[in-house]
Amino acid sequence: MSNRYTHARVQEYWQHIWEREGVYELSDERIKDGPGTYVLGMFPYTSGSLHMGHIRNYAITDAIARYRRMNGEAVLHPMGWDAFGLPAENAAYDRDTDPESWTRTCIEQMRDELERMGFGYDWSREITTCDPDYYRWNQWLFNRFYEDGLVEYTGAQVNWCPDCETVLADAQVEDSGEETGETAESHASHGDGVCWRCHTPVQRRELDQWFFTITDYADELVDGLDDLDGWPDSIREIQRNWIGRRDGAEIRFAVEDDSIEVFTTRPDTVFGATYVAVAPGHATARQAAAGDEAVTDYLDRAADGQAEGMSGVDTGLTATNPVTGETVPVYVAAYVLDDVGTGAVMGVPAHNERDHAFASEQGLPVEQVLEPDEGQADADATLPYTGEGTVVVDGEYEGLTSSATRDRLLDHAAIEAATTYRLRDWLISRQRYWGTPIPIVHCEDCGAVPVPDENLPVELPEYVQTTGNPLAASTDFLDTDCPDCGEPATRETDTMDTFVDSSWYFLRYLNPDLSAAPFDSDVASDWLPVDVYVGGDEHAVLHLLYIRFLTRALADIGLLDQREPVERLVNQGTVLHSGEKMSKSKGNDVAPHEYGAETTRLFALSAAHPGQDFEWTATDVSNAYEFQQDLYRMVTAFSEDRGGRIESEPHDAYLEREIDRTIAAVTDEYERFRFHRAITEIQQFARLLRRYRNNGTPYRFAYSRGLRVLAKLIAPLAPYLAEELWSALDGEGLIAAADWPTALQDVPAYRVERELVRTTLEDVRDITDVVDITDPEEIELVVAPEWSYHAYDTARDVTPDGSVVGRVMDDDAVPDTEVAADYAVDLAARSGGFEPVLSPEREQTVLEQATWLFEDEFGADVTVRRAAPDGEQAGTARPNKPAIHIS
RNA sequence: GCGAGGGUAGCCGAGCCAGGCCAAAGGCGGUGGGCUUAAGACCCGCUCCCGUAGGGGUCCCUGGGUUCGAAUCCCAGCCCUCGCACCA
Repeated sequence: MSNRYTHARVQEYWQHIWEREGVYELSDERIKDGPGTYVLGMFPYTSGSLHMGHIRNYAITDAIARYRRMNGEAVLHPMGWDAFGLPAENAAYDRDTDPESWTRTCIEQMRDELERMGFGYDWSREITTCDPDYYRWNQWLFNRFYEDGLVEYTGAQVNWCPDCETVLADAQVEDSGEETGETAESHASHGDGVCWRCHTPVQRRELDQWFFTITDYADELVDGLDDLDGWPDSIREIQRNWIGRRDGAEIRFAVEDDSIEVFTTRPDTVFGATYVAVAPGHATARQAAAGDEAVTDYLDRAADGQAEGMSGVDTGLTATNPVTGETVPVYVAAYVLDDVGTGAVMGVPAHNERDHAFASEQGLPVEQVLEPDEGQADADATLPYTGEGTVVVDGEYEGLTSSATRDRLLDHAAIEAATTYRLRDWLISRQRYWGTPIPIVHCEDCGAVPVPDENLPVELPEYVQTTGNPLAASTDFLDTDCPDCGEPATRETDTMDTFVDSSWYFLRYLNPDLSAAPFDSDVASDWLPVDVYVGGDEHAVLHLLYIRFLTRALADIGLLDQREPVERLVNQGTVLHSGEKMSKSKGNDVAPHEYGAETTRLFALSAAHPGQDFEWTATDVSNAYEFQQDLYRMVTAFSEDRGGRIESEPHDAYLEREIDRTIAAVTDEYERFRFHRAITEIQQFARLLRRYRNNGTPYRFAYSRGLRVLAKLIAPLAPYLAEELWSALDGEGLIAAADWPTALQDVPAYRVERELVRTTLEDVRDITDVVDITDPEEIELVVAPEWSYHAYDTARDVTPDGSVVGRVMDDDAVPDTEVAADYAVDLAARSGGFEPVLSPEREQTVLEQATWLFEDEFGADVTVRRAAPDGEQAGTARPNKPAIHIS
């Protein structure tokens, strides 16, 4: 048992030391001194236990933070708790406790688990969103936004989850996932979404609600995506789609004494409008319904979700096309949606698929007004033609291209450039207890009045079990005086969406105890953007859009200089088990500690690069476990024995070069966050060290350096193990605070050297195999003659159309022999494929240093020598490819 | 339908941005051998085809193209994954 490494046996010790030394902490002074490296993982919700997704996420951030720290950077790597939210209320209800106690218990558990995993956080900066000291700043920011016109209070049709008993933001409504399939009629009810949390079908309700006007930033949010090079394309694309900006025009059609505004991205097709259609919820539809039974019926059917496909009803109204002056009928049609554009369209059956379908269904005329551009589709293919073209109607626009027409039409009095967005304002009201109270007082005379800053925080009342909202049940909370007129008034009982809490938490970490402001603007402007943020892509349009919005909003009220919160975003992939996403609800989850905490994190990092999904397999986990044991055994064996040569031998140089090469390779992989590649390199290196060790008495300097490098390279990935190795090797201080290793020699040249050894070994294997030499006695490696290197260099320098053979043979250093001539012909045939080669001296040295590998593998004596100058004995020797004689 | 990202040997996956060092890393699985009383662990090979001296053939979804040279660059197509979608 003694030479087995068990992290559980040492974790407490190292945790204690780390804490005592404060290795993961940054002082406030250091923070104030200016930007270091800010590494952030997703804000954990306080569910009470870590799942594999957390482990993976935090293993990645921890590796990055540790690596950067070892490179001498001041790394801010904080942790805190997204502590408000509905599940705590449900848990409290089920367990007959209150959300706060429940949440605090969960936090204790989770902090403990995180520490056990060996994650190095600056716990001095821990924040908890359900602390009044935190959420008061939500309220304070609400007030600032209120002053700045970013807060709206309006009655709205909102998403209501009957199970959660609260409203949901649009982004929190998911597709039901029920395939509508071939029965294309089911779109009728539009909005058959489900709650993102409990998957209960969402209902619609009309409520007075609080909003942040994120749509004010729609343009900037979508434009900013172009410059977010550090973000994955997929996330940028998702945000682009979600914001859904469409440029077009609004066109006013006169209807009786009134008018209908239609939005279109193709105003150039206005000449072909043969009808106007409005959504069932459009004002014109309601007016038309008065006294018209057919329209009333249709609206009823639409309300029940029964109006399907291309159904519609003629209102009897006519609309005048402002450009052509023609009058066209006005329809109510279910395919026109209330919340898209203006809720009304001009029907151009000749140039729009849906309009064409509707016109066919309703027997409306189709008028072609655009001639397809040359080369576009077959000229008179069947309509609708939806591409660009040339206007073919008589009049001032005739002959203009689509885009010229669009420009010209903007001069028309009834047409205005317009842009629509899919993005809606952020509904932040929640009818729940466990959140930040919205700091508003409702006064009969003064209306909704913000609570003055000096009266913040508005604290949550004590929790009571009730079927409704506990805030509304507490008269102590509810009853207050109007801040404006002093008359009795009542408090707002809605709390804020918890995404408000997590929209600026990364700023609070910089000064978690600041009592005068949510964060220090100067410090925050210095430290932002966050250098690396790691999180799952499930928050692409929630959290990750909100932080971009909030950051801009904060900049605009003068609290921040930065407008983007995150420089580089890494989306970690999913951990699969039996082909499915690992999750408790599927029953295929593996608890993080089941296989040992450090093994689990090491496995998670070794299995794939951060962005990639990977499968949890027992074999791969056990490989990660064995890998730890290997390293531990190697180091303890060395530290117990401490022997070794003092004098170096030629083959030690081989090891020293490999140490340098490994450092370079692993460093490169760390820079790219490719931890699985780093581990592969480290494993190969460890194997080489073992082999070297087994080959004879190691040179103490090189071997111990190799082991120390090994410990350092693994330190960001397996911190407990690394500390154990480091102390066994008598390393100075803590490895967590040690310097990243550097190569002693120039590394780039190694690649060629390494290839030389590798291919030569392969060649020997090949020969013994093909010729069936089972037990070679002697292997002779003959480095090519000097002249062949000259010839090689000469050939490489010849311009593409020059005569290679001539130039090579003209070289004085190249002898006038048949062998040389053949080689020149060879070189000529290469035309360009000249990989770098070593000098003959270097080649010989490298091979000599590697002879132990040949001896070890083939059990033969090995000699290395240079070919005689005339080259006659060189045989097949070429630069980078020694002749091989086996006997 | 629109948009994004992909298709690499039995499997998982590097490589592709910056073409030549690519028959193509590493792991898994399979297989031969070493160590061992044995198992496990560990170590060294092999794992597209042919080959009695390091060679030859075919290969990175398919088909074209650029280039002295393509897994890598360009074009077209097929397939997969994801996002959006009666979106005007």
